[in-house]
Amino acid sequence: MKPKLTLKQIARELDVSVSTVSKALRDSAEISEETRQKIKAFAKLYNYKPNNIALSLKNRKTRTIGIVLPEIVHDFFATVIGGVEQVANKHGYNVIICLSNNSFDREVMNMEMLANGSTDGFILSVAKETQQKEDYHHLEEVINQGMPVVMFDRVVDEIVCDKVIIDDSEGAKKAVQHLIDLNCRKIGIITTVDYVSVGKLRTKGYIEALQKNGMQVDEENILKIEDMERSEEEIIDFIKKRELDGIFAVNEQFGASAVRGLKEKGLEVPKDAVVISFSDGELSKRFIPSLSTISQHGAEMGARAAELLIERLERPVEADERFKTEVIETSLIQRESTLRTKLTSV
Amino acid sequence: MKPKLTLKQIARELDVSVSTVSKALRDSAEISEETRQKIKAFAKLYNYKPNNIALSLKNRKTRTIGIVLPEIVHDFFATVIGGVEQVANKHGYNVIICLSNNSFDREVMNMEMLANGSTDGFILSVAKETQQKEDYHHLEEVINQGMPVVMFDRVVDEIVCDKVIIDDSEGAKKAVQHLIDLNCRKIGIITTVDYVSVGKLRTKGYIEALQKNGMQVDEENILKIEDMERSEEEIIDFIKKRELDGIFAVNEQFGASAVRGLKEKGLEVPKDAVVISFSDGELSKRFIPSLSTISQHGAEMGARAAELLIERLERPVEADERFKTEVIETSLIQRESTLRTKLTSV
DNA sequence: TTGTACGCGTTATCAT
DNA sequence: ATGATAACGCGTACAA
Repeated sequence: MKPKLTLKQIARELDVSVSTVSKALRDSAEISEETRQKIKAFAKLYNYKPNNIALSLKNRKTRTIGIVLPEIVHDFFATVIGGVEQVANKHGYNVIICLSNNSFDREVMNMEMLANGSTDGFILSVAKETQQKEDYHHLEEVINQGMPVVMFDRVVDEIVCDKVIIDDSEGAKKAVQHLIDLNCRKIGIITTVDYVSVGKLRTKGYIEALQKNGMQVDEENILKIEDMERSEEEIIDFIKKRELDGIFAVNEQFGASAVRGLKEKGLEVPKDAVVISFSDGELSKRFIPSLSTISQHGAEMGARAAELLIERLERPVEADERFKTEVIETSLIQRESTLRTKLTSV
Repeated sequence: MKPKLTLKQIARELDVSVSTVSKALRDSAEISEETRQKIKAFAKLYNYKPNNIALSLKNRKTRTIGIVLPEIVHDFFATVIGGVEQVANKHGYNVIICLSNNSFDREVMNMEMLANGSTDGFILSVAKETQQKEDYHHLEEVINQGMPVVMFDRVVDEIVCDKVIIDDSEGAKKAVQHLIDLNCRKIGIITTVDYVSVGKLRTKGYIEALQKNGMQVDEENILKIEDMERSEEEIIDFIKKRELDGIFAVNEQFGASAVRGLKEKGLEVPKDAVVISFSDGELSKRFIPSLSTISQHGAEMGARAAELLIERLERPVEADERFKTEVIETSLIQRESTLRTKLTSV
């Protein structure tokens, strides 16, 4: 077992000073060609790699990005991570991931932990509980310390920082309009409780789409899920009670359960009723019928968030203090769950 | 914007020496009650937190675990991360995640990056390409440097280190036996190419289960998928060509596609044919019919891997050099895709 | 009871 | 052309 090689060891071995070694390895013109070659050869032979921690301490930069997420068993967040990772690596950054599990306390803990020198900045989507409590002191604190933060998806309007979002309300409108165009008359929505920002926005889009088409908004057709664990039963129950010919679900899990509810009710999808959902993941693609979705382009959001963060990190000074909110275009991906001609229904 | 507080600043502010501050904050008895209180009050007021990087450099420990994964848009790996995260946090460790995207080069790069001071040890599942090339020098190197490594799921037999696996072959047998118990006579398997260790083992279990029951192994009933992207078409094609009454898929995506193939062929699941798969994720649960699975208990694997790693990190000396291979029990979760009485078939 | 000195690994600056 | 020194932030052995 050979512990990692340090400059000091090389210096001792080659009988030169530490600074000579450092300079030689960085190709400083100060060092004679001869010694430089000797040192570089030695370093290469024994596979010397500078210690990141020491560099971080010296440079006061870690070249590490912290991602804080509510959950990870969720294709959307997983693809976001992929996007961040890719951009980060391209720029020589590492990625630290922490999960809040939708708990406020864990979010605070994680951010404090990472803020103490582990990361140069944050990319985060806030926990459900945080949005509920509306307590954002930990975010303010981190920003106050001069660490850039980029929020995505579940963002907090009150916090001033870069943001990457999709137009949730617009995406929802697209989805509902799609259902209306298929001649749906009684459209239900399966969404989350209102304190989840994106849930609220999608509900808003749903309502606006109905109104724009001169349709009644019936509160009874709106199901707000609080607990993911028990969502399936709740959804099936809801579907069975209501007489709906079109369902808009705010995520693919809800969409899948909606289809199940419809089937149990004896309705065929897409013939008797159609279903569309947000977040285009593995489930939507492999499901039978495959689910039409509003894609959030998670990888793209992650990539964009990483770019924004790195840009800010590498900006020479804090010259530009304007913060951007980037809106990623959603797209409607039609699959089997809404695949029918207009005439089929009515 | 107030930059982070350091010991030095507190010392200057309170007109004492840095070490006095350090000791006071660590409740050293050397410091008088009075100054200790004064310093602690000040630190608390301005929310002093020691800098992790400096601590890492000093202690030559980062209290960070590096996870290297082939992919993340995959419930199995996502749940593993969850398990690691939980245990790590409990012990005050951070988690850095790097994705290899199944590329050998990226795996090597990531590990080198993390090994240069960013982590104390690794938890990893090797990339497909790495298993194909059978080039493990990067693993050996890291281990040689004295960094503990715990491999899980896709492990490498040639590398000596702690491992957390499931008995893939045994799990596959369980699955196939389940199909046989349902009176299936022509059982097919949808698996991965052989160089993926777990795929190979599951194929082995499939074959052994058939043989144990005195059934013929027909190579034509074995489909080996190379490219995940094109898997769905390949699977449907395979199913249509063969006359199978039971399908064992090595992951839930393949399982879902198998059901689709059967349906397109005009067969009903589970009435005319049954399907069971490995890896119990969101897809299996929400799918229609919900998929019977062999659960790999990802969270448990992750948790166990983290425990093994932390144990080794915190062991006083390198006294115990024996390495463990922990086998997590798989369990068969029966759902709709195999829900029928023995008599239904034949 | 408090302060000084040193070291973790690196680099930048300033001698020699 | 090379080396010594200081500094990044912290903790600790030792000195006062």
